[in-house]
Amino acid sequence: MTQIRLTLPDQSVREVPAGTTGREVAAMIGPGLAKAALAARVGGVIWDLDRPIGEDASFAILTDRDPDSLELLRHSTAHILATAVRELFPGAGIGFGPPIEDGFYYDFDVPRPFTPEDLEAIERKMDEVVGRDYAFQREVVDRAEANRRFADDPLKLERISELGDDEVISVYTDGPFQDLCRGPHIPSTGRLKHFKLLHGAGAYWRGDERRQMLQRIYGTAWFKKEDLAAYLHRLEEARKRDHRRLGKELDLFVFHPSSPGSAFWTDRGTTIYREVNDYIRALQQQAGYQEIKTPLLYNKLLWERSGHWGKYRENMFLVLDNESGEHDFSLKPMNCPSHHLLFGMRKHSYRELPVRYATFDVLHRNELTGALAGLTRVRQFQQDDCHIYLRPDQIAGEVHALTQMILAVYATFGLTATLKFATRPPQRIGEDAMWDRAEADLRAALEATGLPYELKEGDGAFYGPKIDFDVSDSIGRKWQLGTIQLDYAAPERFDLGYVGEDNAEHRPVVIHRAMCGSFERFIAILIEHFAGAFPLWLSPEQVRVLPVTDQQDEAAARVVARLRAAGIRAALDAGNSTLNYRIREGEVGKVPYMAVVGQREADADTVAIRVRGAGNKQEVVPVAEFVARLAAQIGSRALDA
RNA sequence: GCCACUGUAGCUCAGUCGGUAGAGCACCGCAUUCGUAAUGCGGGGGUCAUCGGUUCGAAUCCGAUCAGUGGCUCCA
Repeated sequence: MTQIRLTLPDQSVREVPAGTTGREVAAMIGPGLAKAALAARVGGVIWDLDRPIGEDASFAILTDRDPDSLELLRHSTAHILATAVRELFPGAGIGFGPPIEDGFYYDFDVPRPFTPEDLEAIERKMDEVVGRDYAFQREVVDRAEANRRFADDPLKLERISELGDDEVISVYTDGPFQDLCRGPHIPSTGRLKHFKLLHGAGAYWRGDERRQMLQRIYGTAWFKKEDLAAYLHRLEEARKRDHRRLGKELDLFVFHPSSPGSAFWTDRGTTIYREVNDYIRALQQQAGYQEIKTPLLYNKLLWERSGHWGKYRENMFLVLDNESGEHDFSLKPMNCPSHHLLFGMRKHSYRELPVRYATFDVLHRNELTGALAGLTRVRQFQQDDCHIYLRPDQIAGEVHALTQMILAVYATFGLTATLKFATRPPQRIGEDAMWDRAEADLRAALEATGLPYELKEGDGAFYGPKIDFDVSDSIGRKWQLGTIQLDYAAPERFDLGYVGEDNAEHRPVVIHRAMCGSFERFIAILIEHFAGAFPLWLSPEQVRVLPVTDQQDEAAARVVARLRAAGIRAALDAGNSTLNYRIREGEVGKVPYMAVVGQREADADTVAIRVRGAGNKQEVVPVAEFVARLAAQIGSRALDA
């Protein structure tokens, strides 16, 4: 019998007969490892434990400590889910069931949606399947055999028909259930210990709204009980800091059925909105941007020229023109066309470039009703939108400055960003030479930041390459926020030009740039990121002054007046409730500072400061010092309150 | 838009078998004058999302509409 050589992770080599399985190798190494083994990594690829190994390779055993094992577990859990569903709903068609971040899902073709009671019953049935400890068995079959086995399931047949002739068709069986699957899987269903089904949802077959609606079940699975508990706890935490909930609790914004998808901002919410806006405005003013305002309403002349009328009309709010009786006008869904119009309305010299138009105008997009969600998907919003018109030789310098500015903005909010560089897509306009230069310029600017970035080949816009900024918040969720896009198409479409040194007309390049993107969505992210406990400069109410008894009402009112005179948002809480009660209200309301004024403080012109979240570690300081300290903290937009 | 679920006081939520609506918080009043996370007592507040149907009778059952929530390829 031929021997093969397996190189273990410690670089030692083990000779075994060809055809030995991962399980057998694990047993040779040690009984403990054999017991813990979930799969084998053969030549870098994860294999089922019982799959025979035919040639020399690197070899490692996967246990529950291996990060890749979770994916394995979750995919197998999806199969166990399908096994249970097939027992309870014998005719169910089987869609896709991949592992996803933190869990898995599986899509089923069933005559009616799953109810919460169904999910409970399925979960109990899964417990049974786990108890029976079925082995996951892999078989390789030919196309005819695959078609025969899944003859009763059109979804699987469709998938089989798409497989190339050179692809291996494998089938996995656990007990009564078999599934077309690439694998690999855990050795048996009994290895699953800690899982939970989370919710059902409708999902189109292959994500295509023209195809039938399948019923998806989402779930999660973990190796350790504590991990499952921690995950469920994390879900609960995320729910607690949901901006829709906090927006209501902290009185920041509301929605009304009369204008679905558009927020009503209260005074407190508007304060946050304005602070974010003022901050961006100040940065842009320092960097030489021109803030402009352009109309909200345009007739279709503009939209035909920009191309929106053909491609984007379904997302635009059309407005009836009384004279023509036609819906020839639309609220603008984007700022770019109007900026190009303004730029094009007079001559520009090469000397004045780059021209940087910034705006905070209101935009409207007619999103599908089902897509609306809190502040993250709205129909009316404002952006920190900017279009920069420049000469090609200015691209590198400008992109460098933009990248620095965007990262500085995120740092101010305590957000960290990762960068993605997206290059020319297959469908594009412009010559290769233009793309060569554009990509080189963008990449050079990116390299100059010294930041790591991910290359997304072919993911650019059809009109130019771009840099996208993915931001992580305090609980590790990712949001795509900023973008820098080079655009060579718009200047052509809008026939933009500038007069060069040679006294001839030249085409500028346009850069589209957003940092926060939609303020609505950005503020939603901030609310969840800070869990409503905003840094001082963003807090709607920065200081709440509490007199101990009504004997100190006047002294407290004087403190409020002094704070306000220094531009600090201060409020007096002199209700007839107890001091304890008012302090609790301040803490629950996440006010960064409470300043208590009792007789001692009133006499000494001091306040007793209580910092949000710091308990009763109070500090007594002169009012003047308190004012100066807060003013400095606000002025620097410090992160901690 | 499509599938499912939800809609009861400002907020969070009870409401049994179809028999005429309730709690806590918030709000208002009175008392309390309080030193770092909820003082006590009393009071006002609801077209049970809207419209229609079934019924002697509907928050409850049925239908439609409106709105919200979870989803709608992280590819066997």
